[in-house]
Amino acid sequence: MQILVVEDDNRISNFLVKGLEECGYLVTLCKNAEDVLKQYINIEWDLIILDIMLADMDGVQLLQALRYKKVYTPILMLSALNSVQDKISALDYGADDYLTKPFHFDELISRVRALTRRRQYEQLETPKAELQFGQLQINREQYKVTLAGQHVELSPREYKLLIYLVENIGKTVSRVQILNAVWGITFDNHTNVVDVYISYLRSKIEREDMKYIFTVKGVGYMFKG
Amino acid sequence: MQILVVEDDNRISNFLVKGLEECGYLVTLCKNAEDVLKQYINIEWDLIILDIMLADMDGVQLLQALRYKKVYTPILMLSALNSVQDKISALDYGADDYLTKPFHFDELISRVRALTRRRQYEQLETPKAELQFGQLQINREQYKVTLAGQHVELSPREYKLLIYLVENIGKTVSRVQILNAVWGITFDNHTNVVDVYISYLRSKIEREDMKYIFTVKGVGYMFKG
DNA sequence: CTTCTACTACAAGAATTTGCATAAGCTGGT
DNA sequence: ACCAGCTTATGCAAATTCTTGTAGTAGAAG
Repeated sequence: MQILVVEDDNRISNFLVKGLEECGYLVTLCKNAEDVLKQYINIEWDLIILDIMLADMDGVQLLQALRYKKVYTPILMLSALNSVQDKISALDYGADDYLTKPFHFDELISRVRALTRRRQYEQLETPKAELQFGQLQINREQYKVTLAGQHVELSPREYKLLIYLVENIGKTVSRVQILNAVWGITFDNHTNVVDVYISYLRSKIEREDMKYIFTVKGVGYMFKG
Repeated sequence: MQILVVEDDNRISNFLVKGLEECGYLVTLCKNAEDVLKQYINIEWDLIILDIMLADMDGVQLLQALRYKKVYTPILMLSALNSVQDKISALDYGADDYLTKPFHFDELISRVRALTRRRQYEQLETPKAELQFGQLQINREQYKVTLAGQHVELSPREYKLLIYLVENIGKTVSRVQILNAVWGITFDNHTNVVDVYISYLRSKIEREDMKYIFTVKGVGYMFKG
């Protein structure tokens, strides 16, 4: 797990690097914004920790620059001030989390874990176009689903629902979450479309002895591989 | 984990309450600012979700009033507008985070998690999804409870009650507190549902030589690990 | 130790809700 | 207008929730 720390204050950077290394992370330190954009931008980091106050460039500017260059690595911003404006612009320009100095190291670690956990997840899911769960095969490149070798014809909505469930494999997702993720933003909860589509999906991808979608009563549904 | 939602638009509040409950939070809904200051201010919430537009009082005013009264509960503001000015005043007056409607439910959940995570830190609670007490195992991600390896089938209400007891492990909780937290009932309406559900729970998760729920006569119940 | 009282446990059944399948209505593209 | 896909509506079985009523129990008072 590789972390890039961008920080020009030696006291803080020492503290960060030492602490993170003790927790088992591989840490690289960079002391100015320019080098980040020149050298470090091409390396695949698992997380970038960015101080909002740098000598040569505003941290938020750097953040903006990174996002502009399509760097989607999780970014955790550090700030000495508890400035409201900073917080807003940091999160607005695509920071994933925000921490105000001084902070407890435990809190930093917990946020680092949270951010890298998500990353692990995405890395696990994204590069694999071909997913397999027992007899069920999903090709995300070709939008093709097969069950025991047989092609399964899914409508766009059914497919989207299946993908959402698979992306959250092992986790219970609520109807409201599904409604949001698969149907888009809506405040309408007097609908049973989710139930109906779960039913459609089950009838298409499940057999008597092959179940993938499990009902969690009172909550929602869960996909198991 | 108890959340107070202050929202007067029924569609949105339904959606919020349902969604949050499905995600395992104990949610209480309040439809106007006055009641918050009168009744709900004395209850210890883990998070308050506050709409910036309320019929009887501006959300920011309510926020100010709460902070003035030394309520330091994390507050997440919701707004229909994407106004920067609103954002700034909300955060200036002590909101901990800000979300613009319409939003993805997943985003709300992630912010709720972030805000309650910090709280957990202060309380030094374990942010673990997998809890274990002797032979009893609770997986909060999968809503799954096992006793000595055996899966225990709990109804939603039973599960919620168990979670509430576990969250207050070692502390005696009164029937009124339980009623309030698990049933969302803020008044005593002479019901013995709590007793009944305690009984249900005991029959499902306890054995002759494995007790978890202890009766504190005249007061309530206590969970011991 | 016995009695009394307030409290607690739990069984049984009524009322309600939920999940699911099916059917029927709707919509946008061709 | 047709069709596929999407959404809403409806009915039903099963699960869940909640009330009622009774038996049981702990602990104080005598």
